[in-house]
Amino acid sequence: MSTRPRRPVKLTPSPWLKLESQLCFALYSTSLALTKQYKPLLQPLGLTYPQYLVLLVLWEQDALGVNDLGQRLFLDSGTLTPLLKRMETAGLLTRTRALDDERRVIVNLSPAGKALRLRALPVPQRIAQSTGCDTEELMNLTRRMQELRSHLHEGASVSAAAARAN
Amino acid sequence: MSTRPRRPVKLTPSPWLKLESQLCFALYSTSLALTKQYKPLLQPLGLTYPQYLVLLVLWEQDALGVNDLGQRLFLDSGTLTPLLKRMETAGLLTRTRALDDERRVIVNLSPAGKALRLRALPVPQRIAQSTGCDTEELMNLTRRMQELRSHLHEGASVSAAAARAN
DNA sequence: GGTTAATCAATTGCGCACAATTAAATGTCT
DNA sequence: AGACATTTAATTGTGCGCAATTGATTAACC
Repeated sequence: MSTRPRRPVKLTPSPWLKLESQLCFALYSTSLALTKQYKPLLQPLGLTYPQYLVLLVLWEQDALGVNDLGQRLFLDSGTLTPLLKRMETAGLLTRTRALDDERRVIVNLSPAGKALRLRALPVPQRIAQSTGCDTEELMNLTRRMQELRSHLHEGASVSAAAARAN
Repeated sequence: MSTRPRRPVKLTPSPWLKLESQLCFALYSTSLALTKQYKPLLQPLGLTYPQYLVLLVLWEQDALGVNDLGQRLFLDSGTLTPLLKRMETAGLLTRTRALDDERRVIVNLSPAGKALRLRALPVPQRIAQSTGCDTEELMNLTRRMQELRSHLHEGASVSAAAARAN
């Protein structure tokens, strides 16, 4: 039962390399498409989607450090620092060094940043509507994504710990 | 049955604004986490994830125009042109004007680009492994994402057509 | 045939993401 | 107290993603 040496195949048929069948591409392209749905809703508020995410966090809990924000959003200071500076310039928040620990920078919502919450209230429902999914499916998909994300971060931190141990 | 004027609520409790419960954030952060998983696998090949996607398409069908690539990847020329130039510089492909229609630019794999396919073969299975999902769940999630993506693009094209009709 | 419209890639400008590095402040040892 | 490690935000540089525009080519129309 050996493979036939003549009439050699030019291409190893690998269904794994098919773009269509890949979860990661589906996730990647769907995430981009979903972010685009936010644009017409956030543009009138002068927000980008990542900036909107920062506000979602701060509306839940104000006066967080850059690191606290980063842990909730899975972003680092390289992304957040310039983003927060733009939002500070826009008058949505303030960035002040913590008195007790001058390494930390505390982000506080300005009155304008707090006021924006009201205008952002209808956004989530309009997005949910544009997905065409019912509430149950939305919750279901969200939970699966969170589980997958946890699993990926878990694996990443394991290999990071392994690298740290030389 | 009027709302009570005294003891006013400071914050309208809106569960919709909770970051944790939002599908879009789950999708966004999980997509970023998943792309990060590719990095150690693609770095030895000298590829970024979007560049890898371009190769996935060209390995299936070579000699595509920029637009054809864009339709399959849901990206436009503003993203693809500089990306393809980098890949051309890296010697993975060539970009030549079509003879019969000089507006079109045809992308062809170079021998090096074709050869890279072999080294990329183990990538999808290693990624699938790092998700911790079994094959059935992977296919299930992929299909759901594709449906959601279709629905979003559909809605977008409808509103674009409405805008075009003034 | 000549004008107008449509198509296509490229360009410009902006805002993320992120790896890698830097610099300052704080903690932790002895 | 002083040397060293850790924590924290900022900085630098690269590569997307995308809206908007440009310029060139082709198609469509009368």
